[in-house]
Amino acid sequence: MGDQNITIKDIAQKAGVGLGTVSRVLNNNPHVKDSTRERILSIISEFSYVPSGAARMLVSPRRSQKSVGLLIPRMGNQYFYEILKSLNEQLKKEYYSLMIFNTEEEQGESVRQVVEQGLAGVIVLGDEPLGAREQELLKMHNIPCLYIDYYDEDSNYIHFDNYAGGRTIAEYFISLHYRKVILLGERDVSLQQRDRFKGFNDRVKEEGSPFLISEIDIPNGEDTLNLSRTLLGDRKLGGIFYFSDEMAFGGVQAKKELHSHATLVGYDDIFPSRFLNLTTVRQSSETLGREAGRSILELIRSNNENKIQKVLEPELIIRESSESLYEQ
Amino acid sequence: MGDQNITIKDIAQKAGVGLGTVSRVLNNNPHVKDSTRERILSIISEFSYVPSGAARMLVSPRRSQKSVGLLIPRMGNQYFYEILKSLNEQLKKEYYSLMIFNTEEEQGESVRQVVEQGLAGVIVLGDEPLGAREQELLKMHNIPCLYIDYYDEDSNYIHFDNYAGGRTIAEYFISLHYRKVILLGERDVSLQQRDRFKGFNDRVKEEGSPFLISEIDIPNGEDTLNLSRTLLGDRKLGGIFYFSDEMAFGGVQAKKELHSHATLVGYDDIFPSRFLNLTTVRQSSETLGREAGRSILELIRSNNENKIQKVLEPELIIRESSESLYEQ
DNA sequence: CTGAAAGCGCTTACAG
DNA sequence: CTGAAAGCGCTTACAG
Repeated sequence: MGDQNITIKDIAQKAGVGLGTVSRVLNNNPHVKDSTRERILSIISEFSYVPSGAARMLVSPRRSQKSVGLLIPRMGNQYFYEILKSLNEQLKKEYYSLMIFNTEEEQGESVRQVVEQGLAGVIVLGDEPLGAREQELLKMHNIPCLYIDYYDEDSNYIHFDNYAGGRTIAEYFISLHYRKVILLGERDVSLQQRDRFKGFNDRVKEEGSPFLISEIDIPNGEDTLNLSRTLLGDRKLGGIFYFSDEMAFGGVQAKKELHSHATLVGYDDIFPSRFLNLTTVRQSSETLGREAGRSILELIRSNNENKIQKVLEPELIIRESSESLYEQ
Repeated sequence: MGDQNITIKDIAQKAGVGLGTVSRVLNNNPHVKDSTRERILSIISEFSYVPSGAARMLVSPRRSQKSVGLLIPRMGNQYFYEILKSLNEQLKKEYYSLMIFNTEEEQGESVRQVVEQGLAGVIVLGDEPLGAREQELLKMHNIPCLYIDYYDEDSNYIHFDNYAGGRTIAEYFISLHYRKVILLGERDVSLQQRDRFKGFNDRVKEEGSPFLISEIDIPNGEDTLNLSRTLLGDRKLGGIFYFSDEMAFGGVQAKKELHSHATLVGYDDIFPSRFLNLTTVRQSSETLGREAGRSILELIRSNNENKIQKVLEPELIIRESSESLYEQ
């Protein structure tokens, strides 16, 4: 049902004018007599005419799609979806929308689509850069690319300072006079993990006094509950620094069960964490999303001539995770 | 930098063939000599040529954009963003991507864009239908529309059965022999709230025996912590049924503070809730996203001739929120 | 203020 | 297997 095919020609005919005039009305060109404009407008509205985006794009590509591609790597990572919201709100202010691509292994196809559809820019989540071919493609078409989490000298990126975050946690443990701490990470070490743990270790080394650190890496996605139970059995353990809040959640439960006094610290401050009173490092997804939105818009506006490299400062959130909430 | 303007013509020229032949290669048309195909392919690759999506669309609209619009209402609602993930994964299986529009007040503009860009379908989140004009527009262009949360006889929709969920909670309270219960909802009553509370009330009425129910509606977005403190001061109170988990979180904290024994029940089972041991009704966002993805793809495949109306069954998750976790 | 014409980059019959 | 031509629905100078 419905003519899929009302075109500008039909509108022109019904209004008894030329194509150009209708087009002018469509584009708010002032050089149209008011009475003509109104007549055309009413016909457009009567027939619910919507001009073909494809044709418009084809003819004046400068007006590239007002939308930005977002490449989200494989499944997982709650954090990415938290970013989405503020990112989207930011883009909306300039009437851009977001086009989401799940990239499992092959970013190639997604980047191709970004190019083919003439998107205005692309944001890449995760700690891996695009492949050489993909970068080449974007460059040739002058489509700006912004990394979130990955970084290198030549790219546009924005991310939180993981190294500083790690240092802050070390600082905290030192202030508590702990001497025995475990770093619990993922087996498949990411850029983030490397930086966080490096920051931690560097700070501890500076301290000079003896400090026993063990690092344990478990398979990605594995539940930390059981391991945490075992670790917390050691009453001499000062605390555990989990690579992420998600990993820490199992620890929170184990601690509760065992009435342990160890200090658990996560990383990310995702939504649930405040309710679990988890001490953690906040990387406000709200800030990140907002800044990412602004950055990509700036890149687009500057026609990809600026370079954007922002490092945001994370913030240690000390909660009562080490306190007496569950015992007494 | 980079020629934005390598076209099929350039490729044809460099390969010494006609446009048609390049086009055939692009479209995997078998009627091309292998040697020719390979030559063209290598030139395409050498120049990183990507055909213009706009031109292709214009010329054969059947191949509508392989993407689906998602209209997300105003800010808020964590739940929507949880749906996103599984929805996206589902669409990806058929090489569709998702285009996200934040609609504050005006869905009009978003729908226009959906039409203008020739998206294959649209999913509308939230409990309000599109306006008449928007529905008309979609119908004229034969673009299928699927509601999540809203429903009416004539539309395609998918949602969880809120009425049944409300009943289940009533059932649970009855089994606990409670006689005094508060329903805590939002002032700006949604379809969901109406159905949940109606299910609850209906079930209680059937019970016959005296049951004291008060319903309190607070301004949307208001923190429930203080109110919960007050309510839980009443030691005769059996429990509180919060319209949503998010609302219940304040209650969980108040209960903890006051060492209350009241039973708190939320609704949604969003990610944090399991960690708070909140009893709640699960509406698996994973299931909903997946089913929504399947449904919209089916609508697209059937050329919008099927009608899809799915009601999913929620599930009561009894956790220890009423138990002795925090006391002893 | 307005119309007719050229052209955007592709695909699709139509001939060969 | 391949080329030349028409046409998709618009915008943009160019004349009037």
